[in-house]
Amino acid sequence: MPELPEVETIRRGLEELIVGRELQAAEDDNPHTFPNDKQQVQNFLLGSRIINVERRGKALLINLSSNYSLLIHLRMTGQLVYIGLQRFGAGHPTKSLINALPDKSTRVILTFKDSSKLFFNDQRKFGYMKLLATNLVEEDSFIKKLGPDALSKELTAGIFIKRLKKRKGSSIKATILDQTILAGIGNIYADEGLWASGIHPSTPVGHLTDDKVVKLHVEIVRILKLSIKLGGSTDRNYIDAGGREGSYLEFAKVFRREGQQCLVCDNEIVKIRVAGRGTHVCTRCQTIE
DNA sequence: CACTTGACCTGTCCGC
DNA sequence: TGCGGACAGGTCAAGT
Repeated sequence: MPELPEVETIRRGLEELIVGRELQAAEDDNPHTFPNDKQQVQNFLLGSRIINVERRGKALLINLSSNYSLLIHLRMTGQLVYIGLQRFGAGHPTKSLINALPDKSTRVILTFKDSSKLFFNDQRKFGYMKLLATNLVEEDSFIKKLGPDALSKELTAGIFIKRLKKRKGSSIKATILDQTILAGIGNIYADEGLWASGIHPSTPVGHLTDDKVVKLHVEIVRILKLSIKLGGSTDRNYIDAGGREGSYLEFAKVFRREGQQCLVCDNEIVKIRVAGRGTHVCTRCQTIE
């Protein structure tokens, strides 16, 4: 469930908390979660320092002084939580969280030389963390297929229209969820963006006017930026690198609001299925063209 | 080729 | 209270 705003919030937290620290130990419980062998970990992870933390769509890249990088995808239930020493104050994990980790969802523990730790927790084990040479990151099978990041400057309205039109027969919701078209949108922000643009999620892309598509682009960018300001959305188990929840869902217009009234027209928000996902829609404000 | 569906997992919630 | 089943949704492989 971590989508662009949640992953960006984690990235900013890690940038603040782990840059410059030296890795001393790594333990993992599952070869799917962390496929690298002991020799690679010894040679390229341990003893290296954190240079910076980047984001590509919903994926994170932790770049290391060894010229290797950790590519991390949290998929649905992944968390990255940093726990340092005496960090019990505002903006840091609560004492109860510190005492709770590791727990049974903990897949990888990275320990720094100062004995602070980064926990990679993932209840459903869909996520992964892998070590690869920094100069080969762009060749990675996931990274190389990604479309432009939803918040990148290069994704102009014109390019947004052009890229969406590659999928003119499929629904607009399936299309904006496709990470090869643009990177970063997931189920929450797809529903929110489509409501804000007055577009029914089932509308075939080919039926939308260019004006509607431009409106959608503007709304997606606005909503993603707003959510980053609010620390993202905590639907079930998302927390950031400091253990904090995000508050975007308090301001959501349709997501998880089925059975409640539309904030514009008072019509009841309904939950339907589009592109295989639970989809929240106001059928009065959002029409199929 | 364009597009859709099911598998991967585990925890939670709902109805009986 | 316990239990089976539906559901949650990011990505990829397999299917239509």
